[in-house]
Amino acid sequence: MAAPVRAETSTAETSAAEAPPATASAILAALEEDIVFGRLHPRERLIEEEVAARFGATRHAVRQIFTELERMRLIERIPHRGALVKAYSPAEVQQLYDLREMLETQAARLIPLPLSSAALPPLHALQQRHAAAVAAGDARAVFRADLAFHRAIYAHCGNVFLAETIEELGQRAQVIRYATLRSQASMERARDQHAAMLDALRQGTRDVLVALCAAHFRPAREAYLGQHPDLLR
Amino acid sequence: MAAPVRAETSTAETSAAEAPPATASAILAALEEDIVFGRLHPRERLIEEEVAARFGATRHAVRQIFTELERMRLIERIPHRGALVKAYSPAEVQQLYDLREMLETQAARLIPLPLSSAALPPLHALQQRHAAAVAAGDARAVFRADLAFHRAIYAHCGNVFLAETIEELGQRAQVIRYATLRSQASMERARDQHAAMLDALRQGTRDVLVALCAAHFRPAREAYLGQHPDLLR
DNA sequence: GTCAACGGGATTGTCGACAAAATTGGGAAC
DNA sequence: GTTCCCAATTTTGTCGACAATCCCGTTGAC
Repeated sequence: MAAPVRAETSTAETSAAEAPPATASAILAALEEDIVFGRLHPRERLIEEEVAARFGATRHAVRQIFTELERMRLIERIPHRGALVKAYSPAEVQQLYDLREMLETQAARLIPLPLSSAALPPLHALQQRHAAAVAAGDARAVFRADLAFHRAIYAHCGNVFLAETIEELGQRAQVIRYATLRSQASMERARDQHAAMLDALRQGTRDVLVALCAAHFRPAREAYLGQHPDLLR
Repeated sequence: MAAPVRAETSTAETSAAEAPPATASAILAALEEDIVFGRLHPRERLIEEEVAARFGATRHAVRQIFTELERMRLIERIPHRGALVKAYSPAEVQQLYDLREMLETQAARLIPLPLSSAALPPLHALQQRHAAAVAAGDARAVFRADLAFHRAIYAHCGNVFLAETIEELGQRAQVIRYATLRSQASMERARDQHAAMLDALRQGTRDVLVALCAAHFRPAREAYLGQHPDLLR
């Protein structure tokens, strides 16, 4: 056993059976995806030492990553008791999605339409990236491309705080969304909705855009509420 | 020198000229107030060792407090460069207040009216606490009581995420609000508005409530925008 | 049989010390 | 006089080790 990874600077290969070194951001992304894709279940405990061993990192690094995951509200930390994957009750899911709908439709109303022609190509490129990931059946890439696409859209609403808040709430909803991300059919539906959003942005049909934003994440909410009656308390 | 404070457990007195020990949450509150009341200016740098010496804490504890202040968005941390009190450009102030207005008026619309008679006494008590602090001219107590009052009101909107988001944005706006908190006249104006809000909640006059929520923080925005033209970039 | 006190082991939290990075000030070259 | 570069200093970041806390199974009393 030698030199475990430091924070962000990836060092050379070490050894040890189960210690493939990784950078802090890579570990963060991996854990994020473990949660989003349901490999880590709500309420499941994360043990610092285990995570450190898995990624060949020090416990200190893992600890910092945990505080970041906590900031993202993907996990919850209880003093002296450790970190748990966050779980939402059906009532909370309902409230979270109500708020998201309110904010995203409001943001859609604020975007100047039609979008300037300079703004369209980047959005188009992101949509293509998403579509390609769907075609390849690469759920991880779909997940990342989806985030990037939505961020880019709401960046045009003219209010950085609104855009940030939307993104944060989207992050919190990731725990809920994993059911959606798994099925090829729903990924394709999302892809088609993205294309329709782009059309609406291009043509300046605001009502269509607003309706699309509202409809976009409904399936995820319903899937979660249908699947997890056990989370009622 | 001896035993500097650990995290939350306050230990006995140590010694050293400038090292009065304090708990982590006390240090956090003190720094928060330093920022809110303008004793620390936007862009001003916070040096870990200095803060540690001032409060008789270890640098480790200060470091954790900084990450908490960063989470509250009161400071900004740049890797290997340290922590700065956050500064907002006039455009950002405008956007922040726009969003707060949108969320707070929406929350006001969601509160079931008139409020149940069981819910009123706690709100009344908080309002009294605020009024007492204003009468005593204790800006620190006014600040805390104001936060508690608003949190208690928006807790009734039926959406924990909306309430949380409102509170977080309020926290971010604290850096901006300090001008308001200093003048006795504006504290008294706030106190009267709180009383009016309570009346509206009691009587179920929703339009009045919504208007009050919207009007409540306008002066702070305007004060900031008037006073800090230098923050234009 | 139930319950409370008590340890042993597992896990998280904190410390002092060291390493890495950035800033500053001074001097050499032009 | 100005610019560039380097070294010394300041400041932040990370490590290994230790301490505190919690969990859980065991024991013993009633």
